[in-house]
Amino acid sequence: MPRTALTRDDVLDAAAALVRQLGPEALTMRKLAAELGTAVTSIYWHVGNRESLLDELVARTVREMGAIAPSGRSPVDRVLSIARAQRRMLRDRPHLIAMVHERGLTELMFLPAQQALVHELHDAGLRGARAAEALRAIEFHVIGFVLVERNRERSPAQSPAEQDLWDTATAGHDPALARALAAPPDPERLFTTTTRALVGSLLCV
Amino acid sequence: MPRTALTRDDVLDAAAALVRQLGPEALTMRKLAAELGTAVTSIYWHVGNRESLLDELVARTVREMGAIAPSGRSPVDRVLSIARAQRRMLRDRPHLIAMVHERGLTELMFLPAQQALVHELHDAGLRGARAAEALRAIEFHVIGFVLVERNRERSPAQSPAEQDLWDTATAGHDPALARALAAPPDPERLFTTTTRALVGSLLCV
DNA sequence: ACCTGAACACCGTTCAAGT
DNA sequence: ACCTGAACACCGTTCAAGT
Repeated sequence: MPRTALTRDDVLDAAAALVRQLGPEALTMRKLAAELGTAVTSIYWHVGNRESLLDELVARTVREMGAIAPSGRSPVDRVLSIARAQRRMLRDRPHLIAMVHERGLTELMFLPAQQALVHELHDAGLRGARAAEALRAIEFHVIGFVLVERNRERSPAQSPAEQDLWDTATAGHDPALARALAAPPDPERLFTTTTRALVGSLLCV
Repeated sequence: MPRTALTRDDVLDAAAALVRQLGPEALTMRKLAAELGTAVTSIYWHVGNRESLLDELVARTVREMGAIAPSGRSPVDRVLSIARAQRRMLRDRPHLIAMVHERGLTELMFLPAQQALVHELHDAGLRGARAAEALRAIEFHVIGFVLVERNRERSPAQSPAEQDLWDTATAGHDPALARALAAPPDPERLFTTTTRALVGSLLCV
């Protein structure tokens, strides 16, 4: 018997810590029970089963995801600030965000940020279908960028590193290109550049 | 004993079929053995273990991914055609591509397409670091888009559907926006729009 | 060289039994 | 209301033994 009665929140907190650090595949009911000092089956009484435990962690993540305050002078700058804030939030909770995504709750999670975006799009003079398309373009871009970024970070050492792939021969007599591709991309800079390019194009045409 | 001797390729073919349809988590050594009519342990003799089996499937995918022929008149159109071809390839092999990605072989897999892209960027007058940045921007965009797209397709029915989230109230007195967001996005159109916006912005500035 | 069954250490889950 | 151990049906993998 544990020192104090085991609560549902005890289980959720321990599970969240595990998932946040090591990902959902590291969460086994037996490990969790060992960490909590209870029998495996006690956990089932509190949270049903493994799947609904993960569901609850996802619900928490959606709830925690707060509103976003845009900053900057022009609509483009403010959209950019929202995109940057979204990127940071996504990067901070990679495993949990992936689980939110798998469960189809991404839209709900992003609703506050999207409403802020709509405000900026309206300010920039975009309305109706045009605003809707711009909104989705930005959303796809931000989420997609972070997904690619994370995939790159998680990857084991690239078997043929980009340096080796892009020697001067394959780069088509452009040694400066080969040099630029030899260094790993700076995601911060790349995100700003591409987001600005996309948003600028969407808002000004 | 099986009717004909079991070969390494038999194992790989059966495994590839399983993974292509149902994903890697559906590939259990016991199911595979049952399908091949052999003992589980025979598979180990041919392919080592489950992980190296999956590695070999990934290597096959990278090998199969052929070169890409750009089409179109302007550099922007040709870049767009490459992006579209990449998107189709990525969508056709979702599970295997994800595995390529996890193993850090995405760069290698995309090298032919990237070389085609560099050719177009050069034609458009971009060289050196500018060309490198444009190349990476396009790559992040295409891969990111498909990742988001697949995530949306795989998702179970969105718990609060976008229709419910975006009623006229939250849409900021823009009923046309609310209507546009009520329909699911048309990925084909969105991909073309956003890619053209990004590429146009990268090539013309 | 190739195949086999038995065994091991893991899973998630159910259930009857306890307090 | 809460907790328990035993049991079940799954995993991937190893290994000594067969041909």
